Amino acid sequence: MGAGLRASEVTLKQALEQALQAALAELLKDHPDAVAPEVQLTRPKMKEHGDYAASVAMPLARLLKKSPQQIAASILEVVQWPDAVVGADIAGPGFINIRLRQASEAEALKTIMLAGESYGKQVVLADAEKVNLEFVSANPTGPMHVGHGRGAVVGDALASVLKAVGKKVHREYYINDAGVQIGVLANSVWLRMQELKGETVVFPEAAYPGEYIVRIAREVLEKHDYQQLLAMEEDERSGLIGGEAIAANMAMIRDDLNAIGIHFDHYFSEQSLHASGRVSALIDKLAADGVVYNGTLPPPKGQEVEDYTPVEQQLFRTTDFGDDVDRPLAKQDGTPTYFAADIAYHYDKYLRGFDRMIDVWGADHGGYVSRVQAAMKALTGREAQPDVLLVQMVNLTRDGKPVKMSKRAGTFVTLREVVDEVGADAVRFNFMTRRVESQLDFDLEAAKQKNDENPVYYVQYAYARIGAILRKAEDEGHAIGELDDVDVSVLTEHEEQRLVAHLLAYPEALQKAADRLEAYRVATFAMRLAADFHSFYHKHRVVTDDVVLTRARMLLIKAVGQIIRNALTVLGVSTPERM
RNA sequence: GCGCCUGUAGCUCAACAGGAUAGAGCAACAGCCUUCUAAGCUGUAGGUUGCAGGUUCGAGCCCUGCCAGGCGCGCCA
Repeated sequence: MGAGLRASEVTLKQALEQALQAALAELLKDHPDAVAPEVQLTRPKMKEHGDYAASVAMPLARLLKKSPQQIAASILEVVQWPDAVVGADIAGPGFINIRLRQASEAEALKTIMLAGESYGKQVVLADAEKVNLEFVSANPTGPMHVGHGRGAVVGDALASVLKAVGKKVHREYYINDAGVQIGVLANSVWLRMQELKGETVVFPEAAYPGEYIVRIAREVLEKHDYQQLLAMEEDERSGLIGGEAIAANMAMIRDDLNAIGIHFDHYFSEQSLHASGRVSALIDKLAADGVVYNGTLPPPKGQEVEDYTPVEQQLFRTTDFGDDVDRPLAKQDGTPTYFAADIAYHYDKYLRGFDRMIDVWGADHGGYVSRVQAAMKALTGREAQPDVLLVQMVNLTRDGKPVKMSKRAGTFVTLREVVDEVGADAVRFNFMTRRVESQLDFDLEAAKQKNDENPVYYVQYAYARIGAILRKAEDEGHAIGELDDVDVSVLTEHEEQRLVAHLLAYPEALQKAADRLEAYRVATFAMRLAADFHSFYHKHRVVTDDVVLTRARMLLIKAVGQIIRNALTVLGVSTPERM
């Protein structure tokens, strides 16, 4: 702040905060050891408490050995307010309530319109922080389910939020195309192929049962000669079919992601890590660093493991870096564990020059966080990296009754089914209205209905309604015209000032969402703004005989529409002009 | 047993880094369309913020201990 900004870029709120900060410095000059608390103005909930409120006097009470009211009074004696302030008084336990000249903030509507879709956003500078945001990363063994969808939507919106505040964001999908699951996948397809060829086959419990497996089997049969496959060594055949199945599943996953408007910068293959030797190289590096040893882990606590046999393994001393127990890098058969590949993957991100990593995982991977962070600390020295967002479960219901889902049993509802039925906007917005820490109830029947159960329509309706009003106004010959000529001082109604205040809070809301990795804040912001607009709409008319007022209100609602659009765009939700 | 997450109105969730009288939607009840989109608005009712302590000017938020639910806890991913 400060030096580089032109005067016009300092918001009124910032000017007020600076005035108070200066007053505090003046007040505290006799206390060289005292640190002045940072002034952060808030919007009081009740209008009797003014337009802005500051609580700075309270925390100083102890230090100055005076009552907060006395301190607030001292602040008010020395503070030099900007012109827009018409009064300030002390209330409650020591709040300073600031009252502004009516409509004094409305000039900012012009700033909003000039900035347009970039209002609230920051420019991405050349030296901006480079963020790698990994999300979805659903196994390529079948379609994505609804839980994946939540992670997908949250990750994608967070990426947009971070980009909006000036980060360089890289969206990445980690394909777990290695490991025993791929063998199971290949075998499942192979069994279906044999079945399609008229063989009688027995499907083991471990095989994937879904209909998509049959489809893949059919495709593989079209591309490859059955007799040749039959003649192959099992490993070779499994590798070939597995490759085909992964490709088919990833094509399906990409298509499904596309259906909710999610696009990745990079799909990163786990197999490529193994093939290029990066996993074994990483293990060598760890060994050279002296954090690997051969040892035996204690049996797991709290769950019955009947056939537990202690086995000596190659272990990573993650306990030196904050983990609970040391973690195996190699399985009994000598192949690397998933963990080994995963830290090779995260280390690869580091080597690619990312300043920060953020992973969006399902809550069932919660126990995995400490070991990956420990590994990254050992490898890079960075603390608490990656940042991990654990997205809690989606409880899927149909007419209020839980839908039991199992990939094994083939009874899961795919994300695609839900998107096709409900629509991408409704899915995205619904998944964004809650904090990731909360479990999410999602009812298929309720979500299918286009009624007020879907908050997305509430916000979109406000936008469409604004469009209708502006069209009507223009039909009747009104126009906003030159911004400089619009007299916004007539916007003195309570609902109008509320809307202005709300719009001005958008950049901060966006910044806070980014700082706290909480994209849902943008959704709740949009809902509250829409609510304020609907209230305004029912109390006041935009198109009136008063030309000056009509112009000002047109500008007001156009700015509201702009911010609703900006917010929904960040969330990946559309803004239809008519509904 | 241990770790992480959660517990707020009948239901689903908010509460802006500890601030003033805890707010919305749904469900219930009562109103509002000859006037810019009723997918909307206004009002009524609904609360010991799981329980018990603690920290301080002030706690839904921080600390401790319980209670309840979810997720996880060797060589699956």
